[in-house]
Amino acid sequence: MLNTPVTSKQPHSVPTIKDVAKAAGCSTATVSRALATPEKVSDATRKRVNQAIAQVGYSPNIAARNLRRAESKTIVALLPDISNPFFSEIISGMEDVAHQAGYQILIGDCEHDPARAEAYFRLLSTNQADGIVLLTSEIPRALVKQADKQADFPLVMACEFFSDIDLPLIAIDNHQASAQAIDYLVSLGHQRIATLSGPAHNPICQERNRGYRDTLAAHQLSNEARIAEGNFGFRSGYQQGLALLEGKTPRPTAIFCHSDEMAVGVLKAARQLGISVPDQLSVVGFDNIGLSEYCDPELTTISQPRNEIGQQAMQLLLHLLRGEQPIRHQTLSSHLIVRKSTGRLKP
Amino acid sequence: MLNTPVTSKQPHSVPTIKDVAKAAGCSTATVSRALATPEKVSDATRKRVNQAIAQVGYSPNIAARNLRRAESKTIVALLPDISNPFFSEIISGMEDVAHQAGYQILIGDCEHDPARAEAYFRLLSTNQADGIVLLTSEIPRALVKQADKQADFPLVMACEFFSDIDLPLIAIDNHQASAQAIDYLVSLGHQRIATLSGPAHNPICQERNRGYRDTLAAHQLSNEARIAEGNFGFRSGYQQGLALLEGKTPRPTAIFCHSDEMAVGVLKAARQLGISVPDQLSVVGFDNIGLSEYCDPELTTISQPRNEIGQQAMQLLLHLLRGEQPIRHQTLSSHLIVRKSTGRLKP
DNA sequence: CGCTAAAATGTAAATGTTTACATTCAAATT
DNA sequence: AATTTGAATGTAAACATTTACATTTTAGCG
Repeated sequence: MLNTPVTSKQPHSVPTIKDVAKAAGCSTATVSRALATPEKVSDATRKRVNQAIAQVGYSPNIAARNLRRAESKTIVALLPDISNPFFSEIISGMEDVAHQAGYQILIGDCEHDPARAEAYFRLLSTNQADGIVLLTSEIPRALVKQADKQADFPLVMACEFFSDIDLPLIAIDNHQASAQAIDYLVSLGHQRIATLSGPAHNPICQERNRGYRDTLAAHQLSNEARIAEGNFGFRSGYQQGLALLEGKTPRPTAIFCHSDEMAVGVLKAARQLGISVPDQLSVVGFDNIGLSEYCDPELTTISQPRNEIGQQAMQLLLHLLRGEQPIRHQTLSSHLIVRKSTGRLKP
Repeated sequence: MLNTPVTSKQPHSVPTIKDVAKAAGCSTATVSRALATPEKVSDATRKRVNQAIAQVGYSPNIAARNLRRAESKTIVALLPDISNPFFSEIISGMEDVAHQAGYQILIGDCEHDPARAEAYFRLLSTNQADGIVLLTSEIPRALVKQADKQADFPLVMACEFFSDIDLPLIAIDNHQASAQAIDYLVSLGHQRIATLSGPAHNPICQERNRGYRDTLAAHQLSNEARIAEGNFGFRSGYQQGLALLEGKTPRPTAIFCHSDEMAVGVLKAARQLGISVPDQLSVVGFDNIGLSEYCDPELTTISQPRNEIGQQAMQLLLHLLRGEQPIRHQTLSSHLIVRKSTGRLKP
């Protein structure tokens, strides 16, 4: 009779910690310790255990571990729309530190559907997730309110926030970023500066619009304020761009957009109307996505430190999970990147 | 003493199936059955159980369920790079049918790092995932080979594939799609048609390049074949575009790109060199991402039914998981969308 | 060498489900 | 009325870990 390399009785049965224990000549407890807290096990046994693990081809059953430890090592990243490229680098940043700490990221695409968001929140109570990073304010407020009540509900926000609910937050100063863009446009000589905002109910857009208004006021341009509303996407940029540029009211000479996609939409609208950018119209975007260097003209835009936002948000959440009392609010700095879509008017 | 609404002894302890059983006056088995197989339980008890569930605020502990059932209801979607917008709609399609069937999707971003891919494959053996949809061929071949050996390893591919390993696959006919693009360019009168390919070792690119060569040959243009290699991104499109357009060899009059991002990169290169598109150069992209309608000029491109690819891939995987013998290969149809970046030469 | 403390290991309970098997009960059949 | 059947329910084992507690071993020290 030949010796089979694997010594399990049942053919095809997945090796468990018991098999390892048997092979290493110790108890399952020791194997478990050798894995979780190697320093509590003698060098000799640790070595034997590791050999045994390799020999039988063991990998721990995570469901059992999760059950026993009452955790899942999974973090949900809740976003409004997975197709928005703005989020991918944030996710990358989150993954970096999450993996480092032995956590997984589950990407939750809400698709603007409240039921989806609710389903993802429910993962917490069923032990399928340990925490949530919330990257959208477009979810049922009830969910958040409830979470906020529990003292240490593992929830942090990144980029977006709620104006009336104070949650741990990693974000840039949207008011200031907006002000910087407007200041810059004014410095180029622009007076009729319009804003193409994201959804009006979105707090970050409200922030940016306050920054816009405040800065216009500071330059005595308040009565030039004009805000159009889009949804961050190409199409709404194009449509609202057309509306802004072909209306009967005196045409704006600059448009500040709350996303790069909308800015590119505005570029298309301007092209279609024979308005040259930047000679007759300046356009500023927001986010500095990859595209902004490759559109025509290259886009002046506000850059957010996306990777860092993701990293810090995850750090913050991990602190929360460890029961620590971290700094609940971090403001990261954005900066204006000047490219070719802005300039002085050339009549 | 006041009655608390929740009748648990331990404060804050999460209610389990036992609490429900107690409240409903039945055994845990019955509660479990009422949830999993309601038809095996009398109407009266089912009602009592549901009331009890609502009353104690029970939701099942999924880790325990997964342990007992030896499944995770989680599917891994493995992709090369999450920031490529091409994938987001495929993911959406996958999620639609996955959620329908009670499965979750875990997005695995490999970032071209073999270790990452391996980690995601390992989820299968640790019971953290039930199956994999593989959207990249850029992973260690050993992993796939090994999976292929096991008769019913729950793995399907979508879009991408391996030339030498026969796995279940949902994809378009890349050879034909490529041929269609080239035929169209030839019909416009182009003779010097270059291809800006994705990575040369990528089977779908090889397929497309075969389609390119075969079609040139069919038109007696074989000696005009010229293939540059990029990596699907904007930057490589721009760089290779410059190289193709400013070289000493006679300049191509059309460039067929393996991605829209690269095509937009080529547009930038052409702009920079003062080559007008489409009058002096035609450009064709691939994938029809959102951007292609908003760049200048709007991009002629090949559209893949991304949502459907995602749905079908998930369907296929679900069949596999149910132990059925599904059709292992499905070819979906792509089509050419003609916009403004292609035309006859105007000298 | 005997004693104590610390380190290493083992035993067994606990985690929350599901499900095979056993039991009960009511209705249907003789 | 006795028997059979099938449905409804209950009992308890099983899933693969972790860990509190108990026990054994080792080292240290006078």
